[in-house]
Amino acid sequence: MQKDNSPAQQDKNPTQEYNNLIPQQAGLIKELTWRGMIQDIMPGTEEHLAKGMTTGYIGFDPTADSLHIGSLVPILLLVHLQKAGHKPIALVGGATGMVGDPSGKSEERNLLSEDLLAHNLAGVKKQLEQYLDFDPSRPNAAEMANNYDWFREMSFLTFIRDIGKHITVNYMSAKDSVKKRLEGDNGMSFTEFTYQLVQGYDFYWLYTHKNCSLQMGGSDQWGNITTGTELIRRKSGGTAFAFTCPLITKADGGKFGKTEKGNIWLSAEKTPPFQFYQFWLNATDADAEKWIRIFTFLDQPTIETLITRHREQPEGRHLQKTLAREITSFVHGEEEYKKAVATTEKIFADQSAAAESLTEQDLESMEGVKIDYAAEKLAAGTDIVTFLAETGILPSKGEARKLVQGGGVSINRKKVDSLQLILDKGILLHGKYLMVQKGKRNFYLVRVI
RNA sequence: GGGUAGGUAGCCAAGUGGCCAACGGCAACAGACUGUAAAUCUGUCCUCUUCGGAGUUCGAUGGUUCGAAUCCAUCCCUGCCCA
Repeated sequence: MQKDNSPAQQDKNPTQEYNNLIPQQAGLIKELTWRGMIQDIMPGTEEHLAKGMTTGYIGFDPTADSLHIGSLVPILLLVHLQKAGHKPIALVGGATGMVGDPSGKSEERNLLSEDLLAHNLAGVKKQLEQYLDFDPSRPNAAEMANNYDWFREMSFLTFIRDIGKHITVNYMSAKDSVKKRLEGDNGMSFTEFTYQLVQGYDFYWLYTHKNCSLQMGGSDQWGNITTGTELIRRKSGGTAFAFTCPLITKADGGKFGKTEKGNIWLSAEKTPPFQFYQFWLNATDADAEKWIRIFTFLDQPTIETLITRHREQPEGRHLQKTLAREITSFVHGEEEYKKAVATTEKIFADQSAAAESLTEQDLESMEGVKIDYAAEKLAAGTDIVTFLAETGILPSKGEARKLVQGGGVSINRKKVDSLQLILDKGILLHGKYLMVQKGKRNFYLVRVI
């Protein structure tokens, strides 16, 4: 158990493994197929890719100023595309973001203000830039695009004459995302109805201006994507291709990427790497088997070996550890990954050990779980409920009280069994730390300053 | 514009004068069991509480009544049908 606990030494350097796995241009579809990353695919796509370097794109909606792990799959598709020798375009939806995608939504969306949109756009763009290779000396250098650039100057009349004329309302209404809303209880505004056309035009624009003949995306985008290929066919007689990846689900049917703390974001500010790492480490066995193929670049034999090993010895959690290692170092870099592991080991490795056995260095080096608390307050003595509420560990006194009553809070690894517990200086570790545990998996290190 | 069905807690959804802080389900959180897993069982799940209660809720505003989520009026919003 202890030996296996340090995944860092368990396998080779992850980036090395990425590199020795460069499928050929034609092999992209095969590669993605065994990974379970293909849901729908347009006939002829594989043959088209085999002909040579193809430019493909995926659109990202700026609904927040950071992408979350739901966007990770599309990002990975682009990375795979580039690894296979094709050219990826990451499109940010400056224009489509203003309209709102009805796909998968049962209700009309609220429009984002323009300021917020601009802010989000900048954040999303910055993140996307991290994951692809934009080096212009590469023949298949990645590119960034913003559909606002071509929609900004377009007039409404131009849109309905030059684009709208090519697609019938019948065609648009037949799309699942539209049909559901037409049949449902909430209706659909004209704005959202036009969304697929707006997105469809993106594809057409990229097709004519950037020679982009492939669109990818989540399977919820299939309807929007095919409107694009249809538009290309009708307006310019060309042929474009597309495939989608399945939406990531959890075995228990819950929403992927959500925890009690909310969304798991890709930005370290919104989700510290430690928590990011923990999210993957906590994957259930069933999920881990699926996810490791999708979220890592490990090759098929490696993954199969891992799965076999895991089935024989599930309590070793090799699968989760490898998954968490690969994806954390991909998103946050190896340094952050190592810190996350170090913190994890200190917190979880030997839980029966007294909190006092942790050295000051151990505590200080814990990343992603620290909270500061004013020394004066503690000097006077604070009751546990107030303390939990003031540190923000629990949102209110009421909730703090309930959780303590339910036995869900520990201080310095000792369960709090009384609401009357008064915290004062005497309880601090090394004179300045307090280890607070909420539930089994949520740790906070309160540092008194 | 006319007709009609609706608007209940994070979501779905009961309730149609007092027994309603509001059945039930989902989601969520915690406890037990475990492998920081799943399944299962238990508890919590509007806010505050000295755990006795207290305060604010059922689209909005007024009204009827000892008493309203439930009745009436007006308004707002949504679906569907007709024009």
